[in-house]
Amino acid sequence: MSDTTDLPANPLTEYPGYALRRAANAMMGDLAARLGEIDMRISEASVMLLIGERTDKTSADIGKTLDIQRANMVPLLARLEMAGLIDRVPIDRKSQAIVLTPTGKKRLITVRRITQSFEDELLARIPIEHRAHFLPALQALSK
Amino acid sequence: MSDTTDLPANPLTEYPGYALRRAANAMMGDLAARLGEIDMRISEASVMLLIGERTDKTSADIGKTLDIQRANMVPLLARLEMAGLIDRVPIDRKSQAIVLTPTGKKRLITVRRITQSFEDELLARIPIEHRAHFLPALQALSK
DNA sequence: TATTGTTATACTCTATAACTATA
DNA sequence: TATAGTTATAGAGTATAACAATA
Repeated sequence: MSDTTDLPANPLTEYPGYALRRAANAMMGDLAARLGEIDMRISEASVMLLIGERTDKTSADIGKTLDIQRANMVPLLARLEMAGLIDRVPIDRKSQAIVLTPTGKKRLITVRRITQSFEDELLARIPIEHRAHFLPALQALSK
Repeated sequence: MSDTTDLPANPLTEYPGYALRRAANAMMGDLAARLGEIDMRISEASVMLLIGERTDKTSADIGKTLDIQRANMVPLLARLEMAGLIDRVPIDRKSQAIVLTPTGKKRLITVRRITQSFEDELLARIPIEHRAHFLPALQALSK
């Protein structure tokens, strides 16, 4: 007997593309649960982390950087604004810079703590001999 | 000048978790487009590939193997049945085995061709020195 | 003319709760 | 009691088309 749960074997896990999809689903489920405890979504956290590092970014800028459509930025930023985490500072009569409020800056500290733990634990799950190869391999697939 | 398009730099791409999400999105977008040409979704293709290798599987079995909820298998199998690709063979009055129809077997050949090209091209994009490490690293994250 | 922000809409994948019938 | 199949529903991410106002 090799297993107690007797889960059916999945031959598709030998395919890198399928394994990529599966690993991403598992990891993003984990991260979503962690961020859910502070009522934050993954996409929202990524926006918080980005505007925490680089200021004077418009909604369109953020979207281009994170690969989020302009149209999808609208409800995302609306929710962050509703939660009092971001504010909009007019640049001209067409554009507005998205900035963190004082509350947003405090929340960002928590977001950084959660995501850093997540990233550390993710890396720790990868066998040491494969670890250094992981990020470069992924980066090669995103462009 | 380092770039012509002048895309804003994304500091988050240094995080393995974020890079995983991004790579999976990019790759699954690509695969979805390829499968879309034969009006097939990624989840449907994964079911086709699985029942092409192992027969006498019920809907619940397939779901357990592929990590798809029982409830979500219903519309998925309904669409494959509607397309004439699968058939249901009663096991008892409660369970049914999901099997490929002759049309389904022909379609599976196309699905295999598409997914194999996709997998080959995915691997080819990863620099040779990282390539062999990719699958083991991903597999370590899925359990 | 191109871009910003927006509205509306739709699709895919995923998730949970609850029901019926059968093992 | 547990499992199979199902219905209904919801959330999250992503995608496109189109519009008004402004650069």
